[in-house]
Amino acid sequence: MQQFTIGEIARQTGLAVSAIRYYEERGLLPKVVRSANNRRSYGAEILDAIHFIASCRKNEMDIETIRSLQLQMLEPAPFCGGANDILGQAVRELSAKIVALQAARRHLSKVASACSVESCGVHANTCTISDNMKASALA
Amino acid sequence: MQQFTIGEIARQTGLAVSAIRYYEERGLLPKVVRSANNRRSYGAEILDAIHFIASCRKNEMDIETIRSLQLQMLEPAPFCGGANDILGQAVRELSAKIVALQAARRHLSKVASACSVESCGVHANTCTISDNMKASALA
DNA sequence: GATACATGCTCAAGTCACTTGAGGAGCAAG
DNA sequence: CTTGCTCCTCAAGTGACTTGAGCATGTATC
Repeated sequence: MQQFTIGEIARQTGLAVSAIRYYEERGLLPKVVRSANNRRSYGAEILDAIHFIASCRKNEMDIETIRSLQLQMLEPAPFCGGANDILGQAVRELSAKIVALQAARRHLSKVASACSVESCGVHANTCTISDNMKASALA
Repeated sequence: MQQFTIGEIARQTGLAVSAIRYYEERGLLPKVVRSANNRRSYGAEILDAIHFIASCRKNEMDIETIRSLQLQMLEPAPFCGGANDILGQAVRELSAKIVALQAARRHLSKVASACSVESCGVHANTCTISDNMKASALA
């Protein structure tokens, strides 16, 4: 079974090395075996755990919540309801976030797309920022 | 023209009062007129400015970037290219973020949805977290 | 074998976008 | 008059990381 360095895991997951160490410190990742030279040595299973954490973090779930979710996920099979409730909630929150991002995208692209020399969305929008603002922006 | 208190603006935009004050302090919002008792008094135009900031922040655009974007938006009509470039970039980033959130949602709902007493997605997933993890999680 | 350089380690301190808290004031209702 | 609500300022705290200092190790180069 192949082992990986923290740098390799970072590359494979897109996380920073420091973030992986941070998750370990906060108890989201196991205190993994060290190789002779004191370096962390990971098996491929860690990737799933990291992807799980990353998915939770994308939902702005905080570290403590993720930790307690992991704990609940350790419960034997009939008692996984708690974990599933949290996950179901997270999925709903993600849906809401997607809708919010879509609205933000619509809003920004509306501001941007209307730009032409005569009638510019950017400038139309700027007008909604008071002269007061203009003064302070240029200060 | 109706004026609003900071609390009313907060309610209408969904931001915290402290966040609005913070944006003002950082120069994203104008230093607005104060009423007799030193309270901020906003006109309705501030709502657009705040929604614009909120849309940018949803894209994790940092405060300084938003400020320089606002500055560029003050340029007269033929020079709005810079602002539109930044906004176009932001719109593309938002699209990427939406895709990432959709992936996270798929991932979490896969973990959650497979739960039944015999074959539980939660528990299947847990297995990918090493025993080492289990020990540390329970510590 | 000496040197450079990438990677890793720990631990402390810094960062960003806010939030929270202390201490205080104005104003309406009870 | 006091209770309660909203507001004010300024300083300090927070969460999730990142960055930096100082040091060790491994590989490639001279």
